[in-house]
Amino acid sequence: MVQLDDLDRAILKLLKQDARLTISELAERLNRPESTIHFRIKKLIEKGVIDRYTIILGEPLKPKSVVAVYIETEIPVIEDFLEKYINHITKTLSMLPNVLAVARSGRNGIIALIGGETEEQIEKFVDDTIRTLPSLRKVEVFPFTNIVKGEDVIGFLVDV
Amino acid sequence: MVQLDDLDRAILKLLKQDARLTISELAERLNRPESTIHFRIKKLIEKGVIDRYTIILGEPLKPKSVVAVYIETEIPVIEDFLEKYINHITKTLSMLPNVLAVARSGRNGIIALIGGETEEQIEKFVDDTIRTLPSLRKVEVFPFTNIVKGEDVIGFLVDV
DNA sequence: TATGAAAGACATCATGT
DNA sequence: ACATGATGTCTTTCATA
Repeated sequence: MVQLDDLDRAILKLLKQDARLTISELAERLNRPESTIHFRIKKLIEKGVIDRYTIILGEPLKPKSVVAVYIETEIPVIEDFLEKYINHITKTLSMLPNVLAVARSGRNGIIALIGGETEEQIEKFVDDTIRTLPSLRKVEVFPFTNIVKGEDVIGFLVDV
Repeated sequence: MVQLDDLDRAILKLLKQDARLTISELAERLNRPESTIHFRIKKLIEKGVIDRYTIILGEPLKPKSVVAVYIETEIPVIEDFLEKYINHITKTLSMLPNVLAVARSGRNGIIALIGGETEEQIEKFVDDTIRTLPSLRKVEVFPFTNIVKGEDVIGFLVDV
């Protein structure tokens, strides 16, 4: 187990907001010496608490419209078919640039996050690429009308 | 409209993988002078293509189990009630630390991403906190059995 | 817009309290 | 955990093409 104190948490919170804050800026805001901040961050990285640094892309590259899609396949008699078929679908979806994220859900379900320029374009994508897949039991589409928490997850996920 | 060339895209791709790459490292990998890389990044930030820099948290802080929940309310006679009620639910959910993301979906739907230590703990949370809400027409739970694309979205969303 | 060079700011490390 | 100083590296700026 990893134990974090208030200082660790304060550093993490600030870096989440802006990972380009310099050690001296962090030191000043948190009223601690630079050497301490440097040491803490080093430890946080070593312990894997900080996994990596990244950038969030902004409006110009973000899809204007996003939906979540739940796909459920029929369950075939031979279990091995199911596994291979689900894997095939997830891999195919993963390669498409407007598919932001893909997860398996249970034994015969898939959830995908899909972005596009308009709702219509996404609907077309769902109709052409997903609903045409054979042996589906269910396709549910949940539009993202307004993201209330975690809004910049889209800029995080979008491909360049 | 923002036009990106190959160099811009290459910089963005590298920074997405590791935002701590120095300008000199980027310059070396892309065979361009440091001043050029510096200039491009400055422009990308000005244009809003790069929104901000952040950290992704690692295993120690990530919930081991994640589900998506779709909530749909009844539609009351008075439209204004619906709006206020939905807003109330989304705001309440947003404040909870194990609720990773919340979005409105259509007029009377909400999608939430929920993390926890075990599936059972999440089930309990859903039963206690969500299913007890009045006037719900539907609550659907989609477990994330295995994330295939966008895996580190969890470490991106998790609260510190 | 791209580049090269120079100046200043910064992270990093060792040592000691 | 904190302080200090030495070192090398990086960012930033500016003049120029």
